[in-house]
Amino acid sequence: MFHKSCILSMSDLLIMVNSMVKYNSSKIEKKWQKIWQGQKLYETKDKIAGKNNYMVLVEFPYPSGNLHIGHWYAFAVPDISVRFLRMNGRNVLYPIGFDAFGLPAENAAIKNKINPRDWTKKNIMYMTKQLKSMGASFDWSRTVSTIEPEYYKWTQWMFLKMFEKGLAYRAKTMVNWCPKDKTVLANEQVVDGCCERCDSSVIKKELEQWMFRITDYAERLINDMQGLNWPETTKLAQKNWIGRSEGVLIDFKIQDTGYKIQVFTTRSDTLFGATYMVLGPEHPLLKNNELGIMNYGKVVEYIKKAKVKNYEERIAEGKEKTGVELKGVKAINPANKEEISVWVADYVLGHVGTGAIMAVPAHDSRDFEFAKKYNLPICHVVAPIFVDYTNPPRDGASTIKRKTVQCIVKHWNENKYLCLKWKKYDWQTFIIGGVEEGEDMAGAGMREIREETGYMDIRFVKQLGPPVYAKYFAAHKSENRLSEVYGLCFELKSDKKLPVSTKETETHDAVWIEREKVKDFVRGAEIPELLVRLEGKERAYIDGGILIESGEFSGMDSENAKWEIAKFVRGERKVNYRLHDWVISRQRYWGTPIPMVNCRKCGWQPVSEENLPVKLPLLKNFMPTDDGRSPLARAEKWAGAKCPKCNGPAERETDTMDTFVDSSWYFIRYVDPKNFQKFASEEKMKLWLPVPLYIGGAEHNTMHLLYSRFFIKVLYDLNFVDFSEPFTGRKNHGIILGPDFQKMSKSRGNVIDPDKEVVKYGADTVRMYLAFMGPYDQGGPWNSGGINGIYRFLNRVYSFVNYKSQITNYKQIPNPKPKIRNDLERLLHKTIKKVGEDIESLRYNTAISSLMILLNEFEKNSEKVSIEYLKIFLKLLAPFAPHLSEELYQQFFGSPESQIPNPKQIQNSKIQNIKQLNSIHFEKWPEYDQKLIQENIFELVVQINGKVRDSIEVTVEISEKDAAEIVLSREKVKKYLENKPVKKVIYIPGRLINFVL
RNA sequence: GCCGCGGUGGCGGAACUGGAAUACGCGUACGGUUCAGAACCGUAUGUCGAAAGACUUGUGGGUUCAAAUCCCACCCGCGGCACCA
Repeated sequence: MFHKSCILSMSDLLIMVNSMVKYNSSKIEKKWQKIWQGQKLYETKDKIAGKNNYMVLVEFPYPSGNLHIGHWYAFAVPDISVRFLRMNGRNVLYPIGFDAFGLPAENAAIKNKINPRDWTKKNIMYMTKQLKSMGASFDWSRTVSTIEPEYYKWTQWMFLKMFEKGLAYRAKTMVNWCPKDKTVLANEQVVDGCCERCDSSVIKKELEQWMFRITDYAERLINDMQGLNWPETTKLAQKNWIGRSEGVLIDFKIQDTGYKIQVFTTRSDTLFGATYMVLGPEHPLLKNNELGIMNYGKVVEYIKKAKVKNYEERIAEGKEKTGVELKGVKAINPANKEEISVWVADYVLGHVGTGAIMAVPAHDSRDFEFAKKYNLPICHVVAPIFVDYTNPPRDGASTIKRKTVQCIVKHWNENKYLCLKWKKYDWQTFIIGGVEEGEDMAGAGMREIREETGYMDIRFVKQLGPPVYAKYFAAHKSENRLSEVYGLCFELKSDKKLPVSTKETETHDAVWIEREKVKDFVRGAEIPELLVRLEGKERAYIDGGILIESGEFSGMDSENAKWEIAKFVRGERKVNYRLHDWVISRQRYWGTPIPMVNCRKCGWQPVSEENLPVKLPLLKNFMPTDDGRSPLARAEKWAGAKCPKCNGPAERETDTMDTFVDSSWYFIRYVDPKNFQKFASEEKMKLWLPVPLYIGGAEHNTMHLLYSRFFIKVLYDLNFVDFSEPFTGRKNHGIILGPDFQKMSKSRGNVIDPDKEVVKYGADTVRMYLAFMGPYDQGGPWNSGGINGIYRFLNRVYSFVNYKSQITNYKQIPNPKPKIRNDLERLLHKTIKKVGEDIESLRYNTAISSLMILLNEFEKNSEKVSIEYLKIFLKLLAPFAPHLSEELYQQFFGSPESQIPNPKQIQNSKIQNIKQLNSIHFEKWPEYDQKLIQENIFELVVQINGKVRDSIEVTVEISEKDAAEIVLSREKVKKYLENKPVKKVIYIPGRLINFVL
């Protein structure tokens, strides 16, 4: 598109001279960070006339003590969007804070023998310095830290509000207990049965805990996601986490007693196939031998063993199911009134459903496994249904039901099967046929085999299990068919044959197909299932289908049968959730104290509001205790309190809160961090909330994001906030891997230290490289060579702007508007459009690529580059490389009032004297000219038989006829046409013309 | 096992609603510059082939004038959930 200039001019030489000088990133970056801070450039006002407020939220870091490359990815890259939005006229708040309570501080403190508070505060100071080196436009005046009493006062206050509403309650529960950390873990913090932090195997323990009633909000947490601008994957993860399942509660009477066992099932359609029942070891009916279990001793022994089992043991056992039958106990299947056995087995979990199940081995793989092991009856009640996707049922055609047989006929001594090869269609089938009224199936099969192939020496072997259904379109009759198919096995004993009628031989031939090839060559959606049965590989069929052997419900489809059968046995419809209430108690020191007091007389009483915050006392010994009590219990003086109700002696709650409570509302505090009357003023919340864009890691899909949504819904219901969803927009970022494509870790030795990279290349290069690596939601491996490309690019920008400034005295040409609209200007405007659109969709990598293309063309056509072009270019670059673009912008285009001293002269004192900086970061984002972008000439691609053979420049308005005429006159095209007639011409205006020969 | 995401040069990755696959960057090679190296600049760079040309987006099939993109089956990688009744 552009012509290369081949003449080496004086100016080109100058470029070369300049390009040898690398820009001093460190000096420039430090200088501008100081100036921006001195000018309070990023301290965001609550209201600016004519500008809309917009908060870009990132997940506040845990102050581990050192910033890693992941922090840069999480904070420096979104800063691109922040700066872009700001230049687009929004009043953008980009807040930062610290999620500073939590276990690591305690562990580090124990190790280093210092107080967690001191350790944490030191880390916060150090990390603040590191964060500032990013040059991100954080508003440091609004910093929030969860360990400050002014902050956790409100965390405690919210707890009290939830307690008042009955949403915070105390209950005995089986909790996940980490024996090493000596604390309770949320389900979410248990990974593969091990503690998320220390990897020791988690055991179950019964403890009294404070809990939040998050299950009350399950339904709203699912439904309210609909309107959120979130990644679908995140929504799905939450949905699966909440795990809503609709089912039925069904009572099973126990024979000869007044007792009954209630089960929850989502598959009431399989009730006729329930051939036994299982109680979980925790089931209350097992506690005392109320049922009169004859082998109660054995049962108790089993229960004891099951409770001790932890995750590792269960893995070691290969998850093989175990159980004990309750001898002398029989239940009645309410559907068919049959007597069935009752078992106790630990594959049934106490906390799921009712803690007891009806077992349907034919249609549940776990029950199947158990039934096989203990020889329990298996009764099929759902027949599979297969749809032939190559020949699916058609809308509008009538559906005909028929009973058919699939005859699987084995050769007398070879491993091959008799099939029909159809003449009209290109396929083979087994011998299939309809079963006539009153005819027996084996007989029907034999008749079909004889009629269609002539073979007569046939032995019927067996029927392959219950029927299956096949749905397909029968083309020859123009009807949809629903066939009830019985797989029948036959064996031919000899090749004795009768003649076959011509009617049959006209349509098909008999052929033999080897066993291995049957799967690939025999047609029919139900064939794979029949072959599995032929092999004798039995398994549970867990999908829906058509009911069989289910009394009056036989023939019904699973979905309808579910509710019909439920009605029949008077089952109660119920919704069940996987989600459980949120246990927030932690037996640790370094957390927000739970503001409750236990009075011997009045029980648990809330601390009154005016006594908040309940401050975390300084403690010398914060080692965890072995008895499960919090280290805070050692602070006897602190723990002793007066009952808020009767003033009598009482004890404080010594547990602290899960840190997910702290982080459930931190973003609200950003809007009003110094408010001592409220957690935030209503006015300010109205100005900033809910958060329109929250950028963070996918690891928070199910924990932090869900908890925070729950919290905000509670606050909304209590009328404390006027929004019911905290984050209307959410984007996930990927993970930066080491150069070896592995997760970065000290033990692997593949950790990239951002501080070192900044020293080497500068913050601009590091943040821009991170943005350039790939799509932001994808992350990817750090490539030590790749960062050089960005470094070179920024150096070329520096050199190019310097070079242009040396040959042109820009300041004397006031705003020269270029008159010639050339290709370069067109590219410039296209780039403005692309960079803007790409930033908006977080596709920073392609935005940077288009900036590179623009610079390449600038260099090739440097004489056409005007001052306006350069200014625009710097503005486009500004979000990505904020320091360099500010430096160049001020140096060459800054107004006299905002002139910044030369970098060489800059000193702290001088920075203070700068009156007002017209920062590039508050300039208006360039606009593009839509008309200019629209090309009037394009490359028409010429295809012959779909292959590209030529291309011609033509005007946009060209008609198909004109285009074809021009194209057909080209020699190149003629050559490929070879005088053959053109069958068809496909013309896509603005793109291509395709000649089909 | 279930759910989700992905698989494109030597590498990171581009490619709109199906319409020129491999943009941009890295790397490599050669050339320039240099006493020399680094840095920098230029040219080339999917594979096979001397060339014409043919082939090429995990594999196999399908739909279409046209498929990285849509459909089906399978393989591999990553992430989440996991005896959830």
